Amino acid sequence: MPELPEVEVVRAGLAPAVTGATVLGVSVLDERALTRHAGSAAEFESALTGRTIRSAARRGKFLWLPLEERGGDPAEAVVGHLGMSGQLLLRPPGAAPERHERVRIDLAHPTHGEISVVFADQRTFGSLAIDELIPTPDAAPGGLGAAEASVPRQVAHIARDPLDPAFSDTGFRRALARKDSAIKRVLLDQTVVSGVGNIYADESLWAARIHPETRAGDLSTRAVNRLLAEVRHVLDKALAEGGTSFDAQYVNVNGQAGYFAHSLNAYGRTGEPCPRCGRPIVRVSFTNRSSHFCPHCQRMPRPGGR
DNA sequence: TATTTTACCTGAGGGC
DNA sequence: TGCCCTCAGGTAAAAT
Repeated sequence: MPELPEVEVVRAGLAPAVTGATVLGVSVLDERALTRHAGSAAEFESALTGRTIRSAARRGKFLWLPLEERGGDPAEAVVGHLGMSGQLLLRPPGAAPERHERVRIDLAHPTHGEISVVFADQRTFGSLAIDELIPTPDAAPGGLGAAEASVPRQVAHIARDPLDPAFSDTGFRRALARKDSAIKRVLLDQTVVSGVGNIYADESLWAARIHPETRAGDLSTRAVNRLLAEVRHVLDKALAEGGTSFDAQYVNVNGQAGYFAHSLNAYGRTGEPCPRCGRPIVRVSFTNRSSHFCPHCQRMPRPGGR
């Protein structure tokens, strides 16, 4: 399940291969991969063909490839989201079709020669689109890997992620203080903080010893700071280990799995001993999905307390 | 307005 | 062997 570290691994893998490359051709095999694209598949193919890619950028779980514009900054980008099972793979030209291949983009790189970017996606929650780039309100680069202070229109409502140098810790604290919802829900709200999904939300809350159902607005400043530090720590560590892979659904651009699944403390460890206190990790249902936590280490604040 | 729920989708795995 | 059910979950739209 690609969250920030997984998408960053993909972005970093893509960047050297696509930066400066020109699109030779595009094949859309399944139009469901273009659900976020305004036009038809044919329009997507023709709009992209012949364009040159300037860089590979990312904010949260969205990544985009700004397209060179004659005599100015890029005005458009190819925007990608991996959804739950999307993969972006680098393949030699003419490579056999991948299982669940949806879109193939053939590139010519000035020094590396020809290569194909293959978008494969089992559950079709992921998508590609061509979208307009709009200026960022804070005039900072749109995301990691972005040279320009612009962001695709469909990504503009997404908050910066905690690894973004322009992320505002103060803004995050203010946003939490205003929230009535459970902290877990707020962590998953991409308009508050981006890049955190179910796995890293559970891991960060476990590390910060915060019960997932704690009302966000009830958290002390100290607790919020601890949580933010743990979010960053968990994301950094997962990134260093190449991301979390449970199955074949998440892989880097070369099709290789990540190792962070071996480092999980709470997520998916139902019934296993908490690495901190030894008591069993529990799993509770949470809006169509699951929360994993240690009921001993992660206590709900006492009613009326604080 | 703010928050919560639902639809989207496919494959793996369990129960019978 | 095969059928049915549940689960995985990010996002956006719909509902409350």
